[in-house]
Amino acid sequence: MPRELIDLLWRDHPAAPRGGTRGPRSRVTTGAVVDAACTLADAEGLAAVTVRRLGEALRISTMSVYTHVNGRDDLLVLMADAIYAGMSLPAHGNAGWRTRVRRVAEANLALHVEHPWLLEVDDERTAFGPGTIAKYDHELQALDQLPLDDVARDAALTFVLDFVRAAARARRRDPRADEIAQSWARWAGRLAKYLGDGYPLAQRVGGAAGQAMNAPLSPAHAWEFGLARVLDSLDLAADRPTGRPADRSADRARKKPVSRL
Amino acid sequence: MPRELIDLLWRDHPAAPRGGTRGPRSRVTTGAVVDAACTLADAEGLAAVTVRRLGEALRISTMSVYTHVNGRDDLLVLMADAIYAGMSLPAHGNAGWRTRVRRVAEANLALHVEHPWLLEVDDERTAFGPGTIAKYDHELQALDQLPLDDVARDAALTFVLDFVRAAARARRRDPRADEIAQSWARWAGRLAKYLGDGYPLAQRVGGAAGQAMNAPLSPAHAWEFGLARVLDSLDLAADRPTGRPADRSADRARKKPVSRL
DNA sequence: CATAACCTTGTACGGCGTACAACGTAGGAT
DNA sequence: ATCCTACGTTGTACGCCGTACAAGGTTATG
Repeated sequence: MPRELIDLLWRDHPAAPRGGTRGPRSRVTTGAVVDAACTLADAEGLAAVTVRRLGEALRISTMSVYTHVNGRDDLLVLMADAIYAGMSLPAHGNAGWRTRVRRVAEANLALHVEHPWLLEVDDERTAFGPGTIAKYDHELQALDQLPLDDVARDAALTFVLDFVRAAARARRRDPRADEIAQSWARWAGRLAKYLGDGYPLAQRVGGAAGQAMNAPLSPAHAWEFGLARVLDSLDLAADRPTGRPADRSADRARKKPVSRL
Repeated sequence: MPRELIDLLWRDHPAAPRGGTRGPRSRVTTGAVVDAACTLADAEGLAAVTVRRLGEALRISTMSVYTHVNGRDDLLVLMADAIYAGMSLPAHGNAGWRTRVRRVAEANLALHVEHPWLLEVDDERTAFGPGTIAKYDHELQALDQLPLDDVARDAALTFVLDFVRAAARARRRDPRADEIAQSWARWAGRLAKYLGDGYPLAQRVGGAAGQAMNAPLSPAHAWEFGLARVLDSLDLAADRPTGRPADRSADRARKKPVSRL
């Protein structure tokens, strides 16, 4: 399989190199391989996406998978781009930027809830895929009305999407949750002994029983809190066209975000 | 090795169960195992931390590692907590909250730059470790002066630290960078063909040659932009003492009953 | 019809985490 | 002083993983 990742990503584009017509047709398309991998990942997590299991799901020998994909790393990139390509990118219409950004954030959260394994795919080359680029273009448009230069606009979008990723990570249900809960039942007493009177602030603010401390007490609340912070802060950034922090404290009360939603 | 993770995490605490005195002393301490693992991870990445290589580094048989650690999963938790425990947590003194939060953010960024593998350790049980709890307590204090209730304070800290994690992830140098650069040299022309006149916004704002598109054009700029946004937005949150967005009251009543530690 | 290009497949290699059992070693009980 | 028992150490082995490689089958092209 000599086709390069860039060509695999753009395999549906008219200019993409079609394979020669010689030899038998492959019994499965590259797209089908990627789709099957995504289905597998949705159902059982990314760890279940092994070349062997993928071949099994496709009724194909293990090594035949390599006819369509150069290796597992490339497969993950194709999977991620396929998911992005599948997003609906509704026109922003005449909605204000606040609404636009909120919708972008909510769409991305939904995406990560539906495909939690996306959080584990961390390959820069995903950025070259058609789905990823279309998504990027669409989401940049959400910031059209903000007076940000290109670099700041990119930074702003990164800021929003990184927040969403973190929120999605906090929200996702750990498949080992039951097991951890059992451990916690055994550990609670001992941890209390260890802590004693120390770290009172952490103990007061920190975890409810059975819940990890650094997991937000309520993911839903953390989402609302964080999203409100993100939107408010972009409001302020709009006051400073370069996107750079101004000397604050002076003009703090001067301006507050007014355009709610 | 029947000692549970919670006891391993707190192994230096006076109340921690000491192993019986029978039998030969182990030739290596648990702390040494964890330290060696961290050194290995710093030098060659988390993937290099295998039980076999760890034993080799400690001049111990592979299986002897399991004398000190129940498995690789537990080891990662111990590693992360050890790094957190090693952070210096300087008193906040009489610095304002903005300075405090900035220092917290910078300290965490430095931590992730020094130990990039921390980003790959994602185990809720880390939260039960002494280093993690001490860090949590210290960082909560940075928000002392802000009029946030406990839940909002936790959300605010999560908000800050999640931003830092994302920035650190963007900043870290991909070990395959050279390889990707080579690919890019081969791909640039083809990608231009595929893109054509499409996605003009993405093409203008997006990547400079050889750079992944969703990587911030300048990590340094993204850091300053984001940190300024975070600080500004906390300023606004302080104006609304509950830390809750003013206008969306719908689904907020659902707050979990918490039994504090 | 021969050839070259292509797909498919089985085998095999070197890695991984770790279960298990055999063995050695030292303190506590007698 | 001796036995017992708890514990540390170790080698082997199992079932996974990704994938290199080569042999064989299948098809359009010369």
